[in-house]
Amino acid sequence: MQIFNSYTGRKEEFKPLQPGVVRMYLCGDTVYDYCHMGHARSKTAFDIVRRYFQYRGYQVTFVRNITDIDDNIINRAHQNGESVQSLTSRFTKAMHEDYDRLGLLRPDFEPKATEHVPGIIAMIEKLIAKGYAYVASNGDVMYSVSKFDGYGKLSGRQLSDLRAGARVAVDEAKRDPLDFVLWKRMKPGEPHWSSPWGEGRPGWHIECSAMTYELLGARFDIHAGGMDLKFPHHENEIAQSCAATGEGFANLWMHNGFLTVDDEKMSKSLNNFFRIRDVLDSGHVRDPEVLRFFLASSQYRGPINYSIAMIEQADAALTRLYTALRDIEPAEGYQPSEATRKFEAAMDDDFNTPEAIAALQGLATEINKAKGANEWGRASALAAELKKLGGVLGVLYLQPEEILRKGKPSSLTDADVERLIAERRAARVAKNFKESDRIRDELTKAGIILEDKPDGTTTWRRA
RNA sequence: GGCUAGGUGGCAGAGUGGUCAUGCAGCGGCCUGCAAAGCCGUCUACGCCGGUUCGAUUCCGACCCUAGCCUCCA
Repeated sequence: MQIFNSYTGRKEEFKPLQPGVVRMYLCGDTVYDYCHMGHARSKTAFDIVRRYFQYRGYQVTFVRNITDIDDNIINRAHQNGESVQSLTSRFTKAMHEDYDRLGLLRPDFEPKATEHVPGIIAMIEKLIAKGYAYVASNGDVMYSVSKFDGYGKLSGRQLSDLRAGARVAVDEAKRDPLDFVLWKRMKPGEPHWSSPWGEGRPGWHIECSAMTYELLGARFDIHAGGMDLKFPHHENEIAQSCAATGEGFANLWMHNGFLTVDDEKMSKSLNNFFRIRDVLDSGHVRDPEVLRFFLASSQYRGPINYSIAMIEQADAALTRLYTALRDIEPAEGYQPSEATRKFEAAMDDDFNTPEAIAALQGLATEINKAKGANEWGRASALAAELKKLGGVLGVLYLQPEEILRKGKPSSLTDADVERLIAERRAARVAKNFKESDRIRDELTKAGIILEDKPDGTTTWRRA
C-alpha cells in the first residue's frame, strides 16, 4: 500500500511498526456545537482508511479524541448560562448521534482531555525538566519553540518565515512570539485542576500528545486530521511529543482536504457551514449513505465542494448500484473478479476512492448483464462481491428495496402506492392503457417511479 | 509577502508519454403497449506559453488563475 505522508510530502510504502497491526490517531472534535459537514468529511475519510486496513487483514486500533475543555467551550457555556460539563456532554451526545447515522465505526478509544489531565501534567513536567518549556511571567507554562530543532518540518516552514508572518501582537509573557501554551493559569469561574504550576487547565495541543502517548505509546503508525490542523496543532504535537519522549512520534501523517461551499472553505468563522443533521434531514438525502457516498466520491486529500446538485449526483450513482443489487440474493461465497483487483489497486494507491467506486460501478454493469442473460448464479456471486467492496467504503449495507423506497417527502404512503399499482395493473390487464397511464402519471407527480417487469408485476421506488 | 495544494469533456471526478476511466446529463439503437430500469453505441477534455521527445493532457521551465495555511478551525 502506498500512502501519501504529509510529513515527507510523498507517497510511501506503508510499513506498520508491528506486523499486521495498525495504530492510528485521528484528531476529534471540540464539543461546543453540532458537527458540520467538514467534520463529516474528515471523519468519513479516515473511517474508510480504517475499514480498508481491516479489509486488508490488519488489526486496527483507532483512537479519536474529544476536546472537552478549551476557550471556545468555556465562552459558549458562559453565553448559554450552562456549565461546561453540561455543554460538552450535550454536544458529545449529539456528535455520537450524527456519526452513528453516518455509519462511522466507533473509535476503539475515545479519550477526553479532562480525563487525561494527570498524563498531560506529567508530560509538561518532562518538557520543563528537559528545558523545552518554561513558566512565563503570567503564570502560564509555555513551550519554547526555538529549542526544538525540527519545528516547522511538517508544515514546511522556517521559524523566520513564521515570525515574519505572525500577525498576532507579541504576547509579553512569551519569550518568542511562536511559543505556545501548555498550561493555562486559572481564571475566575473557569474549570481548573491542580498542578505544580498552580490551579489551571491544559492548553489545546498538549492533550493530543498526552493521549496518544497513554493509549498508543510514544510511537504509532498514523496520525490523521484535517489540513488546517497541520499548522500549528500538529506541528506543536510533534514538538511536544518528540521532545518529551525522545523516541519520535507518529510514523506517518495523513491530512484530509477541505469540504468547500461555493468553492470556499466551510468553517465556523465564515458562517457558511452546514450541520450534518440539517443536511441529513433536509429532504435531499434519501439516506445517510448518500452523504457517505458523496464524501467518498473524491479523493480524501483533494477538496470536495458541497451542494445539493452534488448530493443528487451521488444519489443517482448510489441508486444505480442498489438497482443492480435488486432482486438478487448475494451468494454466501464468491470468487473475486477483476473488479476486486481494480478496487484494491485503487485503494492501495493512497485510498483512491473515486477509482474504487469506478470498480464498483463496473461490477454493477456486470451484474445487470448477468441478470439480462439469466445467469443468476453469476449475478449472485457478483452481488456478494459488490456488497463486500461497498462495505469497505461504508455503503451498500441496506436492502435495495429499503433504500430505494425512501425519498423526498411525498403525499403518498407506501400503502397508497401499492393500491394505485394494483389498480393500474387491473387496467393494464384490461388493456385500458389510457387509465393505466393516468395512474402512472399521478404516481410520477408524487415522486414515485414505476418499473414494470416482464412477469406483469411492477416495482417502484421514490425519486 | 512566505509556504502548500490544484487547474481534465455540459456537471462531478480518476488516470496516463502513443487504443478505454467511471457516474450523471445529452444523442442514437435494443427492450417495453408506452414508459422506467437495463444493455449496446455515441459525444472536437486535459489553464496559457515555451522546451525535451518520433510523439505530451501526462516530463521540465516560465506565466496566469483558484483554494488553503501563516489567527480558533476537520
